[in-house]
Amino acid sequence: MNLLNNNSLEDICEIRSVNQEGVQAALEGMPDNGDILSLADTFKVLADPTRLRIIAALSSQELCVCDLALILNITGSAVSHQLRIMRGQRIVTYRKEGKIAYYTLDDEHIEALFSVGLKHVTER
Amino acid sequence: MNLLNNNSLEDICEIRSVNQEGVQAALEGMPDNGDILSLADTFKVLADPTRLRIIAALSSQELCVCDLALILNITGSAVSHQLRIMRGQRIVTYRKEGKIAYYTLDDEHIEALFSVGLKHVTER
DNA sequence: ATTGTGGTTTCTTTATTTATGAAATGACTG
DNA sequence: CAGTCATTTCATAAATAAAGAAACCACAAT
Repeated sequence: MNLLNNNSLEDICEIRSVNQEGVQAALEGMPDNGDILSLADTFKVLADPTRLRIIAALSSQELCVCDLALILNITGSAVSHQLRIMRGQRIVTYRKEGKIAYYTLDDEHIEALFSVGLKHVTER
Repeated sequence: MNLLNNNSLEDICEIRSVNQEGVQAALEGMPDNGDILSLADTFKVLADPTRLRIIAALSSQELCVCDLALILNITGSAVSHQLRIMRGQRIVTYRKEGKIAYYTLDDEHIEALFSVGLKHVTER
């Protein structure tokens, strides 16, 4: 960080506003900062091909770690790494039956994000 | 990379399937690989607080770079950097009026992703 | 109790990524 | 030409992140 260049309000506030009302409205409508950070974390989890393939695989059924590893052609450890990250943002949940863990998508939001996103990239 | 450990199909294929039909279904339903990569890139763009604030600011109105800089309290250059990334994944578009560029969200998918995502992190 | 198996976790390394500032450049206006 | 909004190139410093190895946990069966 550059301690000599004391960049703060003085500098920023010299910027002229083109549309002051718009600026005001945007500032008032801005979501809570914590929510913005959480949302970024959620999207971060979705921003990986392996995890997206996990979501695709789980979008119509529950699957165990072992079968996910088969589908993705990666090790069980790697799958477990990713699932842990996904659990952290409530992308997936699981139920345990004996020693087998069956994973599913956590809620309908996840399917919506996946399908809307896929529509965005495939359309046009 | 470990060249001695020639890890490939031989190893992977020894994994036993718990639910063979489920594996088959998942493999058949798996989206195109290119689409998965694009989708990951799109979510990557959404996975940043600054860019999410830009989306929030633009969610009800168009704004110029200058006013976005004011709202976010960062330099015009930094805003421009982010907008370029966002244009790259068709998150935003702009129209030019004289020397001023007015940005808007590219399509309804973006607002949907933002609002569903926000719902996911704020609910519960 | 011991063995085997599905799953998780810790630790580590390597690589990649990324945000942003500075400064040059463009484009338009008066 | 001078001034302003915006973009871009270049560079750096910092953060992140994916995944293997190996240890470990829980459960089931022998």
